[in-house]
Amino acid sequence: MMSMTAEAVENARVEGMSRPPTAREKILDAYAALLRSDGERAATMDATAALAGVSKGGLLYHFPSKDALAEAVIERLLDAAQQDSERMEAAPEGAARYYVRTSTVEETEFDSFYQAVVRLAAGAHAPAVAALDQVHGDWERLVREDVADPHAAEAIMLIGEGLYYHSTMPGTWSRSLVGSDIGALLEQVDRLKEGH
Amino acid sequence: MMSMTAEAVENARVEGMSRPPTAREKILDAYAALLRSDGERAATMDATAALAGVSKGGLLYHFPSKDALAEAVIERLLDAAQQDSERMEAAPEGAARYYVRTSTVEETEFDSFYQAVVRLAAGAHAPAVAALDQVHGDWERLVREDVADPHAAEAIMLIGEGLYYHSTMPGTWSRSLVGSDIGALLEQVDRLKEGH
DNA sequence: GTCTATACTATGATAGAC
DNA sequence: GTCTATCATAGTATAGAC
Repeated sequence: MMSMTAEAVENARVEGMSRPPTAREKILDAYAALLRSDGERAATMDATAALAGVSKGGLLYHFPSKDALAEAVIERLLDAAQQDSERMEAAPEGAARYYVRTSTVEETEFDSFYQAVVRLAAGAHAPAVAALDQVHGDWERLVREDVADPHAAEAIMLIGEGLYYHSTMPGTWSRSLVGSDIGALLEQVDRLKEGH
Repeated sequence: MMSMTAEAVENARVEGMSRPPTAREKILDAYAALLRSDGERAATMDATAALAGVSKGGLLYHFPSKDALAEAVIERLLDAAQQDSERMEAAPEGAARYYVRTSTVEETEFDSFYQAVVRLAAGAHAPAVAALDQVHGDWERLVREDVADPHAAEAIMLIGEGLYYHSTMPGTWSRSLVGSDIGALLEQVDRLKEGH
């Protein structure tokens, strides 16, 4: 049986067809998971290889340097972000509500890689910072289109950022807020948006 | 001339008397500055000693391990946070406004050490996580006392978190929001607080 | 495509001179 | 109280076997 070309694999991924994860994907997921749970310091190539279940050499075949790992994580985020922006723009509830509602942690691929890139950006990794700038710029643009008052739009943006900040932070404090009633929070968003 | 006891030095600091910074303080400030600007990975003992202008051995006299450095940063944060909570509770404008207004980056010692501890917490440093939990718990308590509607209080808390998230993140995106009109944002806070 | 073995460098920490 | 060695370990990366 012929193996799939890299392009065919990528298409399969985009189209959501399930298949056994490749070693490359296992490595990338492991690296992102370590960044999220333990930070940049703990996300070493050694730990990544161990978590992915491959040897260091195996990892280095797919990602010849640590920076290559970071670039791949960023690329995955930007792919997922584009799809998210499209959903946000088309959301019947409006971009503002969509944005805040989806800013609580869900165990989506998007959240997983967003949080990983936030950790990279916290280490002043320039491409990670640039990627976050781009993602946030898209969000801000869509929320501003949805909310007439720019100051209300800013407040709503900040509520979403606050939720994400919680989601990327360990500790019990973050749980209490994130676990709280999202419906009630969306009502606050409506209040700001309606600007009465 | 007799040198001051450690206690006398601490009293002088609390009372705000100016004096030449001790080597210990220079080291602590340097470590916090590195955490803020470049993250946990870059905040090595080597880099800290170089930035503080002392040798590695000199640093290790004051802080015998890296964890001792982290503990000292956390202690400084908790000291500053207690003073901040007292000001917040006594603020004529109310805790909610005070909280949001002071969540934008000012170059205060409090902000400096808050951001440093956020970076430590992002690396899953347990005492750092616990310290942030405590600080945020105080803030939340005071804002809830100030804002009748608990859901409005939550939205206001999140706005403040969002501002801090911006402040601790490098990149141009963060500048545009943080630099925006704080007065207009406080009006949004009033709208939420009044709950009409 | 994945592995082992190995080299090089950075990091955290110790010992002891001044 | 601050310095200069010095060391053990961990992290990044290379070379080459399978």
